[in-house]
Amino acid sequence: MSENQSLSLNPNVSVDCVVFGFDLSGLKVLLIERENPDNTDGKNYQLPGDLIRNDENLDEAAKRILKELTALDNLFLSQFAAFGDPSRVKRENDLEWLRSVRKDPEARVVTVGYFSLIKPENFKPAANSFARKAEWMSIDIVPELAFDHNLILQNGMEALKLKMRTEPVGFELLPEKFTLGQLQNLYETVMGFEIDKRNFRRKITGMDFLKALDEKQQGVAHKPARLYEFNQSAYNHSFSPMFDFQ
Amino acid sequence: MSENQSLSLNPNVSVDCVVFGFDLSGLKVLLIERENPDNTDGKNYQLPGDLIRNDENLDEAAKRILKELTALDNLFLSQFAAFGDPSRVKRENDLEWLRSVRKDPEARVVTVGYFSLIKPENFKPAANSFARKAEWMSIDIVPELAFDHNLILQNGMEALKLKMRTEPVGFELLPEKFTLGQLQNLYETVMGFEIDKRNFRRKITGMDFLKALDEKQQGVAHKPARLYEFNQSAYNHSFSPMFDFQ
DNA sequence: ACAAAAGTGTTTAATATACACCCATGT
DNA sequence: ACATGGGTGTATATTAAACACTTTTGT
Repeated sequence: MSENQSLSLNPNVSVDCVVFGFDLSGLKVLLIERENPDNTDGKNYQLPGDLIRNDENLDEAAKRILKELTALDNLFLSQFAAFGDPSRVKRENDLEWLRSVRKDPEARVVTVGYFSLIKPENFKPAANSFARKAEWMSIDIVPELAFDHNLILQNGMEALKLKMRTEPVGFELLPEKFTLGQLQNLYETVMGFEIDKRNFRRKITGMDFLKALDEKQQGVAHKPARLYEFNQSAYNHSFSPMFDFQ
Repeated sequence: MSENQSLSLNPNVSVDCVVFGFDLSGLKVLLIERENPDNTDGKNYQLPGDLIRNDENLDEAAKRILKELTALDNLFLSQFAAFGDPSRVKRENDLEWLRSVRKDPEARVVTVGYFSLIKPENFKPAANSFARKAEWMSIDIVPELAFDHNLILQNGMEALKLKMRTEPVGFELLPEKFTLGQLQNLYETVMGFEIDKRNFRRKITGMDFLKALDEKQQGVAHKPARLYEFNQSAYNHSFSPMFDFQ
């Protein structure tokens, strides 16, 4: 191997990103619509990902992939697992796709899974034409994906749940200013169970990193809710389940 | 790439194992003593690890590495992170060592970290001459290790703590039959703080997977303690911090 | 007799849970 | 006026925490 290998893609290691978004209609994941080589069946989706470059580390690879896709920097990013089954590629159309984009399409690839959180206000796929065709897909109607991406997504989802129980990362999925209702809604959606409104508010407002603003919602057909901000600096890291409802 | 690649080691992906053990003198990690090519300084340690084979998945690679080292099957094993800094190899003696054992010593390697738990009764390095020189090292006197292995060890340690707070895996570090005192000792050691004896016993015995035996310690210079067994089948998986003391 | 760890309950504090009505806004 | 989500407090149950003495064995 030589110096100029460092400028190339490593044939054996990739990074795949499970990018979560959240809005009124629920939890979303960002999928890439792949051109189906044989065009036999309908749309063909995969997680955004790429081989790593030999001069970047894994986090940098994930950031690069996300930047190319969304043009955003400084997204929340967390590595959750590596996937290395030799038969990760077993469908014929996956293999065909690899042949169309990879220098070494038969190479065995181990992939490292990251999940990322995006504020919906910051990325609307339709408005971004420079990227590959990206699409927000509701988490509960995700179809069969390429390779082992359904497995990666499932693991990413578990990682998100765990993270949200132990660290205040949910804010990364909400607008800069949000209501307690939106925050509760997010937790209920991700965790998959309902939370008592009064208990939720008591617990969450008791945490120092939530900053109440002197501002209210506007233009809603009900009593306007107070807006809050996440105060990163007030948060002191310490593992203990912070959001353990139920 | 061709068919016979599948019989070979993948040059770019390895697995490293943080193998924990526990006895009277505390928490241990299993280190490999590497022959120091330039013999300038003292002993040179690294975590057990190897490039993966192209026909095995990551778990299988970890199992193979552990089997070669300990001759044991069915060890507890948990993947915790991937490490892919391009400058993982930055010391000259690490590079020399790679040149002496690797087909492609300059290749960029991403490694996947696993931690494993061994009952001390099951593995005594001195008694195993077939393996590379392995040594139990007390966790708090681990010297500077090869590559980024100190980082991997540190991350493995955090992963163990997290696991022990949420699942009953501590039993994998204790003899088949153990006392509540040993169990508490283990938790105190790993977690790094003291636990009230009565509260600990109340909580732990309230869990269904702990089976009290009609048997006592023998030959101890104090009141002999009752022995317990871990009853795997009685344990129903459900994440919520099971061992959250302090 | 002494040393060493085992074993055992109660009180208090903190936290979690369950629960229902009025409020402010847009249509 | 009605529909919608916002906002609020209290009582009870559960869980966590603090705390000290007696027991059994080997030396």
